[in-house]
Amino acid sequence: MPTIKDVAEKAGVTVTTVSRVLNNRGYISERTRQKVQLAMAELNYQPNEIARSLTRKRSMMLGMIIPTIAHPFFSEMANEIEQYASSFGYKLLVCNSRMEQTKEKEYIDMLKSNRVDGVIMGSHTLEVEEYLNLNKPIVTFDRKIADIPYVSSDNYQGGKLAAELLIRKGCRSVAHISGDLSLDLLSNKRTEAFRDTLRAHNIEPVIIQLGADSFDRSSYNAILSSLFDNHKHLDGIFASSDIIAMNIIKLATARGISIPDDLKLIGYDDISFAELSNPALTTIRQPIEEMSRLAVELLLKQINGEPVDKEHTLPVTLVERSST
Amino acid sequence: MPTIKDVAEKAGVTVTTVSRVLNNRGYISERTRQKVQLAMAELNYQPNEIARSLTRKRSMMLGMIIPTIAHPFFSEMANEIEQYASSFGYKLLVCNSRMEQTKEKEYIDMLKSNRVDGVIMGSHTLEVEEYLNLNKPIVTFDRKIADIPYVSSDNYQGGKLAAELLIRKGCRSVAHISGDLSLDLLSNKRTEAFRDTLRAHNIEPVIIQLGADSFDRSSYNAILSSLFDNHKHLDGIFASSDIIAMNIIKLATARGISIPDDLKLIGYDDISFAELSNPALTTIRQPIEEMSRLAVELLLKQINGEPVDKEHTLPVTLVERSST
DNA sequence: TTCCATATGTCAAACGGTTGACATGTCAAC
DNA sequence: GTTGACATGTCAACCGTTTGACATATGGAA
Repeated sequence: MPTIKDVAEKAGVTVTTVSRVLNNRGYISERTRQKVQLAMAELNYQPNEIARSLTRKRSMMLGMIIPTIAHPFFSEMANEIEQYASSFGYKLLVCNSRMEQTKEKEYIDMLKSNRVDGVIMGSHTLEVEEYLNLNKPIVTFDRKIADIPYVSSDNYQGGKLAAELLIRKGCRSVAHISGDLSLDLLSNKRTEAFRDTLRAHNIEPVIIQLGADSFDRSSYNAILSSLFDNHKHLDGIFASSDIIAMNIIKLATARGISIPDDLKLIGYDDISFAELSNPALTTIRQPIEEMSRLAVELLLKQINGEPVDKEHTLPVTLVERSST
Repeated sequence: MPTIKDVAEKAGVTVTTVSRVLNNRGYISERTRQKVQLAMAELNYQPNEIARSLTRKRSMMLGMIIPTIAHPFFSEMANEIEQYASSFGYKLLVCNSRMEQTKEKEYIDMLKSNRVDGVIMGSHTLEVEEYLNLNKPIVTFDRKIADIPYVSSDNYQGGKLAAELLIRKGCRSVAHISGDLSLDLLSNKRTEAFRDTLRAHNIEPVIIQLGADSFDRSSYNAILSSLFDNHKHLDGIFASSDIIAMNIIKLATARGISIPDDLKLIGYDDISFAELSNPALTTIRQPIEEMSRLAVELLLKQINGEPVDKEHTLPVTLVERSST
């Protein structure tokens, strides 16, 4: 691969001059600039970003640690984040933690070693200090960790909207499938709000927790089956993700339970599949695009030494389709 | 951040010695090794991978260019690839080309500048030379480009299986929704096989092409609607992806067409949503995990200078569910 | 004529590691 | 007492680029 030296020789100038045109600094005449650019083109020169990163102490890379990119919520998010970050010249390193502590720790160290300029955390299985001594700009999704800025949807409002809709639809026997409540996630507020709101109407919801593997779809069936077995006359379910809701549709259908006639169902996220499901899924929409962009912006601001607010709760909206 | 020098000082040895324990080369006594490791732990030292990359001329990074990670096929693939690559110490840089030529070109240049050790191409909008003068190990999905090794599913077999199933089910008026056939993709063979097989049974399928934006789901509706408008008594459809098939389910349901009673429907890919759709989707399964691993293996072999076969066509399987 | 903005060059350190060449020292085995 | 494996050190070049300090030259404006 040609180096800046090769370009300099070819153009008959010094590396300093080439570096000047490369970085647009100092004085450069139009004639020289063109000579240099010609040489670069002829050699098919690509500046070595690794060397640049080393001197500049900026890698122009962001890391993103999530449970798994195979989950549509995260893949849609990653898509937005990559797209937006790349418009500022940043690249994205994707890491699937599988919600395993060791993996998450390894990835954090790896990102540190690779001197990424900032990290987006969508997986949180570790202790606070692990994140803090990353000692780099971080943005968190759905978890409040010390002073780290976070982005989340208005989970409480989401749970409330779901409960209100089910009440309005006349449901009396209601269940909620939550994620792992032992993880200190802001999404637990969905559960909290859902319960609060129902209780205010004298309804006590059944709460089912999906375990630590709540992003592993294979474990859903058994849990959901026993829910149906143990609670024969459920007439409303609020699932804490659209994927879970779609699993419920499948199981309910298999059992001859008609949605929405016998059972009203509400999801959460509004991934693009929600409207493709059959019946189309009523859900609480998280503004994925805004959340993603905001996360990138918060990261870039921190990188540039600008101050940022810590708490960012974006509004959710109820999207009524055919499952309620 | 502490450097190798700091570690050396703290441990009372030279950087050479630290480097030796870091890289496990030369003679090192257990005592010294522990002293050094202690110093590293105390300083919370993380070797600067950027500097390492520079000297070693190996970045331990792979690039992956795909239309969009928001598409489940690619996100499931990326998940496997990242997971598998990371087990060999490689990191993954994800790039969404949106099937735009300029973006794809930019990403290729970017990956080159960042000296990734290899590239996985799942997006192909450019001319052959652009890929060739990347001058790095590449593996391609579903496209044969000069001598670049590729991985694909047995597209021809897939199209054949789909056609045979529809015939077996007694379909006579059949349509196929294909991707953009003008792109030189191996997946076009699905269409070819489907047509060949049907013709052998004296059925001429309607072929509908989704445009260049075939990964953009928003454009599906209009095209599919007009298909239904123009061909009232279709009794079988083979869609070239599960997502398209799910859109068809939605439209058909809205029009009161019952699947599978009035219309048999087959998808392609077997993304994890296929079984969640309602009715559960009959589809041609691509072995995503094997394909992903194979792609990584082919890349690593090339990186290590080992020879690799060029053509890798993995078997597909017909997964019959409830849509046929 | 003087001055200064413009244009380019020379030189070398720095970024944080890796690596090879070579020196030196210890200790056990033969 | 010699040999050789083991252990560590010293020194310096190198990876490709950036950057600052400084020198020099040109040409137009004051």
